[in-house]
Amino acid sequence: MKQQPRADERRPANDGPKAAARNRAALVAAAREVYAESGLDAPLSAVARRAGVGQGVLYRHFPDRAAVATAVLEENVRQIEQAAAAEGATLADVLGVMTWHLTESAAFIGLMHADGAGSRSGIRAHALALSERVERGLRGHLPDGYRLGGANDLMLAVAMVSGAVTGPTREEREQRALAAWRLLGIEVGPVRPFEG
Amino acid sequence: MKQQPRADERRPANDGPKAAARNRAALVAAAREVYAESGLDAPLSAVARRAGVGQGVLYRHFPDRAAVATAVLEENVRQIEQAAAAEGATLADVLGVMTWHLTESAAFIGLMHADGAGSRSGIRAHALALSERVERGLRGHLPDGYRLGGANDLMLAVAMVSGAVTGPTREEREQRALAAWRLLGIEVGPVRPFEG
Amino acid sequence: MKQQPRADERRPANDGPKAAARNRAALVAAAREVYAESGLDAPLSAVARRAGVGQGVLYRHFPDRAAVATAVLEENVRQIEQAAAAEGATLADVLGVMTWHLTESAAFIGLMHADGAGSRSGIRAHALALSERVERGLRGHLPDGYRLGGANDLMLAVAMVSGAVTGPTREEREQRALAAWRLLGIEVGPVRPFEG
Amino acid sequence: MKQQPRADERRPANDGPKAAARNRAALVAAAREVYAESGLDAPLSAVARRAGVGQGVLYRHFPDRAAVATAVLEENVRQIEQAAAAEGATLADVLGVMTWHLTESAAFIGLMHADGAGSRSGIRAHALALSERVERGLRGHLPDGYRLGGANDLMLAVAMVSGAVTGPTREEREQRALAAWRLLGIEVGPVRPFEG
DNA sequence: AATGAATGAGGATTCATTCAT
DNA sequence: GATGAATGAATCCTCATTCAT
Repeated sequence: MKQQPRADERRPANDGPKAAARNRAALVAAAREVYAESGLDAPLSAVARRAGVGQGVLYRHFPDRAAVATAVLEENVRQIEQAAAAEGATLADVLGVMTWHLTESAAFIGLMHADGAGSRSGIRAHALALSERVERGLRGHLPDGYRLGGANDLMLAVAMVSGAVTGPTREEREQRALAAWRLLGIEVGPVRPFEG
Repeated sequence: MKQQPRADERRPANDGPKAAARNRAALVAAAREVYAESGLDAPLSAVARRAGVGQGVLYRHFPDRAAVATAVLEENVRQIEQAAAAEGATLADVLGVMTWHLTESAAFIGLMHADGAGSRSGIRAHALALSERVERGLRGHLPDGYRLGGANDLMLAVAMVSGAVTGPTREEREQRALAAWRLLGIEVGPVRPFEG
Repeated sequence: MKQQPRADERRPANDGPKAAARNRAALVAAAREVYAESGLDAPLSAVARRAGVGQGVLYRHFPDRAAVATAVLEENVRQIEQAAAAEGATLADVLGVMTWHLTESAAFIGLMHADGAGSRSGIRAHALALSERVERGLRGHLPDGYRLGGANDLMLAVAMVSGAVTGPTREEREQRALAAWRLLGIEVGPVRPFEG
Repeated sequence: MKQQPRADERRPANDGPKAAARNRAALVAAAREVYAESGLDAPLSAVARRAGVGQGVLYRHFPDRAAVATAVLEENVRQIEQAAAAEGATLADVLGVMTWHLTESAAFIGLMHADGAGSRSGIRAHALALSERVERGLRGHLPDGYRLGGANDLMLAVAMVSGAVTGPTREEREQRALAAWRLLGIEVGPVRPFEG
């Protein structure tokens, strides 16, 4: 016999299925915070704890560590896609939104230069798919005749900027990002999240 | 009663002080390889094993995992300093050496944008000192009137380039690094290690 | 940073490498006991605890759960091989030793009818090899003209007897085993461990 | 304020009491399959999933994992009782039915030598009661003057045969069972389920 | 000065069981 | 009556670090 939860002892609340969606959102939010503080390799238990749920809930919603990370990034990427799809958006606007996410989310920075060896987070596969979505979003906005010197140079520039984004405070990261774009001679719109 | 060393009693080799230096070097070399293959989070036991020494030796030479990483980087940094100090070296030459290390060593890439959050390797503190040494090495070679737009922009550029350096093969990493320098309009000399 | 054993806190004794062999033996003995009480699926932590060592020691000596079980069975099997190899041993003698192990070791019973599905212990592969060694040991002792009705019937009989061996006490198990052999019309020597 | 059931609001089907019996049967059938594939230690969630019901339903019908296993075995046992009670049934016939269940159901094999130690499934108690029912069923068919050498030898023989029943395929298991009966000199009727 | 065993905390993952809906 | 989410204990396994020899 393996598990014998004491039946008589006080169980914490179980808000029932209604909580499911709320919990999932809480987990993603918690993961974002934890990642910002401790990096993509942070223990999943920390994420669950911060979300205020048991570990099992995390595993119910996400099969593995990569799925958690992907869920966090998914939100970043979607905003960029939306910014790219918005009426009258310019490349600068989209880059602004992207820069905002870069300054906001350590995980997103990681995504944008998607290491190689090492990170045990095993997102590589998903990362590729996600960064392609970003690329598609950006590519549509290269103005006529706009050259960055080659087909892949836009993403190279993105990687470079994300390499530049270091620093403990959001402000510092934003400044560095902007300086980096300046160095590349690329104009960036207002740095902010996409709001419909 | 002290025990007489007997030849037939299998005791691990103890080559005396001479071995100490050799071991240290072996550990650093092993660490470099292991880091390249498995990232900075690789188990120290793997480093010791690859170096062909016991774990204790590792701890004799390095107080903790940060010290190991630092020692690896130390070698990279020293080469850059030497390149910078060499007779007649130009900025491009130094950057070439640096780029070589960037393409060679995953750990060094990490150093150059020294995340802040995340890496459990706890090098933060050391990293700062090391990257300042790199900076000093480079700064001395800014030709008269050479402006990168501001005091810190050189290191920003370095961070940007290291952000660009991704890819599974050395060749790919070198190409990306060179493309990144090109995008920044900065000339780079031959990409190679410093050789006195 | 993942692990931070409190350096200042009292560490339990570390008897050094000398303890290694002792520990391994303790682990095998503990495993045998634990298996007898709780079956082959018992938690490895229970084995380590009973052996009085940390979990890590267990994993140092045995790569996985199957290795532990194999080590336990190995001893049983070796005794049977020795009994079979002994001067002047008859089939009955060897079966006596085997029966002793059958009554003694729950794990060994399991080996002899090597389930199929289910047991998470994952010994299947090793079990096969081990039970073949038993078979070889026995086969050499089939007296001339002795027929059990077919090539595999000896092992079938063994499996049948081990199926019969149930019961909480050693005595009861021995009685059932002997009754089973009787039912099969096979003579068995004294039930006891092999002693050189 | 009570909520009116509305057709469009997705609520899980609730087919009323009629479904209860159907669900119970589905659970037992599912458990039998799952046990066959993954052993008695298979997660209950797998059983519920395979039965196409929620976990709660499983717990409504069975207080714990032992109850599930017992229910599965109950069906096996009942068939044997029925075979024993049938008009004109001989011992061989009943043994045939029993052998069929032995080859069919891993769980039933386990029942018949009811380990004692080990199985975390905690059926021990129930198992005893069930195997007594089997015994009663068989005992009534011992033909006059039929001796197996002692009061308990019939069940011993059954245990022996079930010990012999191993192998991945049904066919192999049946062959081994028949060979075992032959070795014991006991005649067995056609191996098949009982059909009224 | 080296070896390599031991410790044990920490993180991942899996289920048994409960319970809001 | 059914659903399926939530809880959290238990187990597995991996290392960082210490220490007897």
